[in-house]
Amino acid sequence: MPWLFKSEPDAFSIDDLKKAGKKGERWDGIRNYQARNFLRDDVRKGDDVLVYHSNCKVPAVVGTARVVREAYPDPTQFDPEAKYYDPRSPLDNPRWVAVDITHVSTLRHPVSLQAIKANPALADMVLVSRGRLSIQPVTEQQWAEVLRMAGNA
DNA sequence: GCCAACGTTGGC
DNA sequence: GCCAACGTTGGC
Repeated sequence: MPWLFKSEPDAFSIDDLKKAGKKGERWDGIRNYQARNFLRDDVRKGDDVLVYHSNCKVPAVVGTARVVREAYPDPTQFDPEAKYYDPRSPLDNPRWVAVDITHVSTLRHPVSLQAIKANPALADMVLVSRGRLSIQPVTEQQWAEVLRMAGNA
């Protein structure tokens, strides 16, 4: 199943992901139960990911990625120095998980939230209907349509 | 920077 | 288990 992962480009951008190379990078810091459940229960190795930049000048889908490692305990939850430290998460029953993803493409023409909202074919995207979820499922049709809009289909 | 939407916390 | 207070997300 395809997914959309959100990231603030100031913190971690598609360029940062590209720099990480083939090995990919850990997608951590997810601290929302619904997003966590998707990550833990449904995101599988080999799944395709739309990378979305949020909280920036032009919120947009900016690239694609692939899941290379399925859910494992997010180490930042146990690190008191980390931004996403969670003192309430038991060591023997970690509350939060991370996955690893690798860069696949950077879109020549990012598909803005504005363009997505303007496209009736994408009216059902979770991005539109439930804006704030940071890990969300995308249908095959939505995936194809977003890439078509990017000129990468 | 504002603020609406929505998630989480904690007293009762 | 309710719900008010509070915190966060994220578009604008």
